[in-house]
Amino acid sequence: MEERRGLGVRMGDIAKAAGVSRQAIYLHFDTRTALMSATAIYVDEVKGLDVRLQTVLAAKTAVEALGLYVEVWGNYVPEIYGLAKALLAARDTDEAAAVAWDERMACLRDGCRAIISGLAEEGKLAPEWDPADATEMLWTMLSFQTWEQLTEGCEWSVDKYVRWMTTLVMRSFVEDPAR
Amino acid sequence: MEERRGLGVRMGDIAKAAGVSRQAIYLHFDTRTALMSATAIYVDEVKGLDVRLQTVLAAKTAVEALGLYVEVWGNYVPEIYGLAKALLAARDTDEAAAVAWDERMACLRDGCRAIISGLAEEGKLAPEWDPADATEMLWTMLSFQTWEQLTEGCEWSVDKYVRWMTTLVMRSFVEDPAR
DNA sequence: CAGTCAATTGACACAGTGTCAAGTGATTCA
DNA sequence: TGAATCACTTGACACTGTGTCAATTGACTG
Repeated sequence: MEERRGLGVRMGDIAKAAGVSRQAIYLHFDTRTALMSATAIYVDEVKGLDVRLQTVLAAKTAVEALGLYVEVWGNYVPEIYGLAKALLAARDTDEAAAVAWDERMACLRDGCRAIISGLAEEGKLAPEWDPADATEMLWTMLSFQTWEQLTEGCEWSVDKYVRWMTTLVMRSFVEDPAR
Repeated sequence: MEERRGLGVRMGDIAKAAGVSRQAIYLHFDTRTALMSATAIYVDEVKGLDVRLQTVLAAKTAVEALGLYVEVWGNYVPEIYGLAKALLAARDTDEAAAVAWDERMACLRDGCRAIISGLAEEGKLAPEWDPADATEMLWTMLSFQTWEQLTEGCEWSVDKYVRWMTTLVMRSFVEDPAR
């Protein structure tokens, strides 16, 4: 998946790479989507995204947490790009893939909610925003699709992504940040 | 395409809807992608996106133009959603679809560039930003994918999208806007 | 009346997913 | 020792959707 950037990976290719027959896969996973979904759960667990994001939320201030959050997420995406891309492609036409995708993205959303709440509590949330709407907007800013558009579409490096995305969210959500 | 939100529309379905045989379509368009690409060009022309966006750029100030731009674009997307979705889905696996998509998005990018330039000239561009990078970031904020994530994923109305997207880009790119 | 042209019909090749049935070889258990 | 079990293999096949091909039709044109 990572080698092929998530596209054009057939069941036969996966079987070959795993050194088993194509049918052997179907003995363990009902469908291609079930395999991807299980793999996504496994990968997130192994890579420990939850832990990484949790760690960030423990920062002294919500503003600091926000900056670290963008950095951690921006650097995490390349590690899962191929699988994420494949799952996202399947999402449109496959209900199970949609569910798997939404579940994967839920922890990101939770982190966004925590940060926005933190900002609000510290009186740092820009006054225009309602916390619920700000959460959804921040979550959208940090979506895989936005990451992809900037890095693939605009050919930005991850560092550049982190730098400008941080600038964007700081200006958007933080009232009078330490500039 | 609009009825089905761009998904699960087969050549046979299109033929039936057009009241011709499936093969008749292939007499006019080489591939499914060629048909979608031609349709996209036709639709943009008929709907006059270019004109709408141009009109907006004539606003008195760049800040005003930015607000109108978000409004025009946000309200335009629902008119082309299905076709855009279909073209986007084909983009991953079809080079011709990728080209068609990129061409469609170019005019949006041009508008973003004009607005950011305008802001810079008026001394209103937030000092953190470089104009080229700000253009790409604004273009990404206004991408179809972001629109979709907010309206489908977060179930925002178009009005809500316009409202909060305006808030976001004003805070992000405009230095000291008339708040 | 012949030629042309757009379209129709129906068959087919191809790719990829998922199913099915029969067979194999190693391990386990009585 | 021999039967049962288990994970896996092999090869065939159904199904869907795209794109191709050949033969045919029917209307308009000169």
